[in-house]
Amino acid sequence: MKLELLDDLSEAERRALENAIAHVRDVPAGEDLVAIGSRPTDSTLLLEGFAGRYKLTLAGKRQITAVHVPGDFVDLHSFLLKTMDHAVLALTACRIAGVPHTTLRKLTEEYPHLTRLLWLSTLIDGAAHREWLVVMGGLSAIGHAAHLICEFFLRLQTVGLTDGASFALPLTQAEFADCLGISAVHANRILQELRSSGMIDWQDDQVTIKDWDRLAAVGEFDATYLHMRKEPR
Amino acid sequence: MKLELLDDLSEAERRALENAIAHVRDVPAGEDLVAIGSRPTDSTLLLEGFAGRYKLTLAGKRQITAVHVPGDFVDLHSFLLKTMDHAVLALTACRIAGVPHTTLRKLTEEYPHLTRLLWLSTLIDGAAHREWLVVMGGLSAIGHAAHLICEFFLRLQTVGLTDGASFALPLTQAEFADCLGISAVHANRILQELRSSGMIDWQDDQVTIKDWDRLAAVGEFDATYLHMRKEPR
DNA sequence: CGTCAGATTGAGCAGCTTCAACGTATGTGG
DNA sequence: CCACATACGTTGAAGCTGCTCAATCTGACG
Repeated sequence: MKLELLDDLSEAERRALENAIAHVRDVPAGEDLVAIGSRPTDSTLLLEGFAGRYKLTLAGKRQITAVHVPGDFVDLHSFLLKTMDHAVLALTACRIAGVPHTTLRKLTEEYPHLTRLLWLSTLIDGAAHREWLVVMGGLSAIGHAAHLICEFFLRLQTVGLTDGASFALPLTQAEFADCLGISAVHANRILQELRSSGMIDWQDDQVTIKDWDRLAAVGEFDATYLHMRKEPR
Repeated sequence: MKLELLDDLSEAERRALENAIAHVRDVPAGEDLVAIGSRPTDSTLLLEGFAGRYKLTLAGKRQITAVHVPGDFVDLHSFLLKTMDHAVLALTACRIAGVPHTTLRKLTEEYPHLTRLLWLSTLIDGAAHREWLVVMGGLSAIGHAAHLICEFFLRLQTVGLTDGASFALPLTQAEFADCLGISAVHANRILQELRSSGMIDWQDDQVTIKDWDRLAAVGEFDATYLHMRKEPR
């Protein structure tokens, strides 16, 4: 479990978490895992595949506010927020596990330390949202793109989905653009710039970071906000 | 306490919360309540005044990621995140209360329901961050500005700081611009447009919403993300 | 009366958008 | 196996949004 990257779990806590998983389901790419406005009775753990949270504007523009990788609890917040204020989309085919809110509630009654770690995982999501805001508001599109690629790399690395400086990133340029809040056309030009300047390679689904230092500098990337550190919580 | 707007508290819970407050302090406008990179031992409850979370880019641009009003727990997340990934600024003179993390920890051990409500309050912060992302990426500057004014109105209304359709908003145009991620010059022109089209009035610190429907339409405002509803959690 | 913070205005420029077309790979039905 | 459809990436051109720089205005305050 990913929570163990943040703090040690006791045997009992680990068992309780494993037992919390009620049912596993496969969802094809392009389908919503969770609909906006719904009131889920379960929270969704992403076992395999990539998912994105998004919301549409009236003009039909889709803003992706977070991308989730295997191991992420994509809508743990619905346990307490009750109503979904955004949707969650399967960016690729996904295998997901449902965790009933009634079970989560029992966990919070019996396992305070585990509760703090679950809480923490939602706080890390929030920290990423803040970082996206800073980068979206303060950097140019190319800086923003560089930042996002750095983030993807580190997050995939912690779950063992990188191979050296390479990783599979199954996002179309249009989806990538929707993360940045720019048009697909502009995203395309930005990516060409990052490639031609030798910072990255991106062919099909394979991204390779050829010059981390320069990429991180362009994206003003500082990993503090990912809070990837094990300490007592 | 503001948490009671989300769910009922028991007598014991209310008392426990009141006892959690260790020390009250006044901070002048313009000073940081919490520094970026610091590792606070206390979390900060805002009793009076306005505060903003922000982060600077290397180019010196300041992006404000959240504005807090009286009653908000401005850095409750530092209880579990440990390291501040952004700073918190006193936008006006503020009266703040410190709540030691050791006390919060005890609360999580003894009061599961109260813990869920504290957790929820950080989730609502996160929901606002996501909404800001959607609006920043998907709307024009004028829509974004309209949205933010709608948000301020509702949040101030719930803490009784509105007077009819008017409220005090002690932000300079430069600070407002830093919330939107645009230049102060452009923010000025946007606000002139909102005024001249009869949607709002903004003189000195006093904002009056003259046409809520039109303002909400321009800002595509839907209050769901504020989760201002009392229900069992 | 001078100073200072904040608001306002103008002009020229850069970044990003839209529209529209075209290339290329993959898949599908006849 | 070919014809066609579809999804994704790429390119060009024209236009708008928001930026920067720089000046001016206003009111508050010492």
